Amino acid sequence: MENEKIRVRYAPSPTGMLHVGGVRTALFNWLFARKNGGVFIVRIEDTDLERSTEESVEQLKRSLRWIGLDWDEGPEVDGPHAPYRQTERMELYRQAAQRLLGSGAAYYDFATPEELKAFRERAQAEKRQPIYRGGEYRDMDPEQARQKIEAGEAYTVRFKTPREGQTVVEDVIRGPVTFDNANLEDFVLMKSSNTPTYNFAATVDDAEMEISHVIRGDDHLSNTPRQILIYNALGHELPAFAHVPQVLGPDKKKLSKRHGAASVEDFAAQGILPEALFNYLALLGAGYAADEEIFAPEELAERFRIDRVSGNPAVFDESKLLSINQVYIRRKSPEELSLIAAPMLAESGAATPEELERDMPRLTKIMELLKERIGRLTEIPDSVGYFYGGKLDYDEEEFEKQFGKEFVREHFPGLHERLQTLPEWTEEAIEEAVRSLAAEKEKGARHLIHPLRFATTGRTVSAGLFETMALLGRERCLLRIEDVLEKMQRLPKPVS
RNA sequence: GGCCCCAUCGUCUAGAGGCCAAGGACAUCGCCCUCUCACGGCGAAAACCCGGGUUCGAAUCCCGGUGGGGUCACCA
Repeated sequence: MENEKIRVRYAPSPTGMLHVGGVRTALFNWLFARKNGGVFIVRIEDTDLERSTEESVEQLKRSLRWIGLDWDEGPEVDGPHAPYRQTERMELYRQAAQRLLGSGAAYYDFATPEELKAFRERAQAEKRQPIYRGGEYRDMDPEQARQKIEAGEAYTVRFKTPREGQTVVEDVIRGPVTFDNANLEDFVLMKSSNTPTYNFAATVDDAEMEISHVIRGDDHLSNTPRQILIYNALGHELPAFAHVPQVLGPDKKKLSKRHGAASVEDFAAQGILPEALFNYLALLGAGYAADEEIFAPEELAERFRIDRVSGNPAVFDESKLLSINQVYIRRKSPEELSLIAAPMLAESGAATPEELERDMPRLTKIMELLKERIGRLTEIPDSVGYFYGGKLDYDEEEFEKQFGKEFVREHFPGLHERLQTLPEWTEEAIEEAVRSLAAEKEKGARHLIHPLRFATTGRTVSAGLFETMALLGRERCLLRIEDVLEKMQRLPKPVS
């Protein structure tokens, strides 16, 4: 196998959004391919006509690209094994089924759904496992079968599973996993609609596309013996298998919408950076050394070892994702962040597009000031918005708390005066004005700083007040202070 | 229920028979820095599921139990 080309694939069914569990297995495939100079393939498994949608196909591609997974073969990029969509490869499955029928590895089964149902119910009633073996059809004379087909009877094609022996899955992550063939029934290869089942289509494709390593969710582990049986019957060499564990929610159940965000698009909408999701998911259960955690995709690929992937299911920890997200936000340059922030501010109505465009350097400075305080992109409009616009809306209760104090009411006008007459509007000058007034009145500067912050930003938390005010600009600060001065008149009697 | 997988702090994990009186990260809780909030620094609390073996010696190997998960379709 060392000399063979590494070829891996991510094969989603387009029946909904791309879940984090799915991206993680896609990620592992990608990492493995990149690490070994192999080929990463995306194949759309849309044989379930009922549930597959075009919309999902688009979403899938979008999500994969958003997080930074590019594929070497697959939809849109094509490749030597095109098409990469199962509904367009039907002929291949039919031919494979014919081969299996011809070699006696498979047979026509004419049992009706009702008969099968009855069979299972009977088994259950007798507390036996319902393992269907095709009854009279398993060894029916081919000529007789042909006649039934010509007579228009519906049929499926089933695999003739050996009744004895064992099938061993040599799993890269778990080691050998053995299954007794006696527990496997004669599974369906081709449905009565003349379309393949998942196990059959996936196996035929993996064989035809010369997949060297099947890396997928461990919910497929129990399917693997069936696929191995098919591989053997087809006379094809086996790929290596690696079944990666599921991603669980905090309640240890499979992660789903119930847990809040579960799809890639959810995380994007919640202000998570793609590189952060990538990094977090790649770390989850991948068995990397624990000393460092922030890695670029290339670094992750370089260190990735499929045989190091942990076999136990991982609980998705949103707070860790958030902390990684914060790291990536901090790593962005103020320029990059301002480019992200501008459209968000425009959309939230905090600032007009013209206003933003006129002074991007200022936005850049603002982002530089605030980037350490932003955990997710979606916080931007709220924490940046007050740098734009004029007067503010104040929370009434907080307003009373800030400006009800006698000291503040007494000296705010004086503070306004000093700020208004400052020769230059710089961080240092503002700080000097505030601190000297407080010192003269023999009070701690914080007695002025907090109300000033509230007056100029409308909030009780912000970046450093003086740099914030400098960026806010003199005109806007004075306007807001004057507004507060006026509103203060309406406050009840001062308390000391 | 049958079959299969898994089992170290709350979470993700390091650990591949002695280096472990179990290390790191996130979260939590203190303290420091400080105009608030973050950032940063320092520190604390916190785990080898249980029971048997094997061995001079087990978190590491074996068996059993328990717990969690997956899967049992003409879905994928």
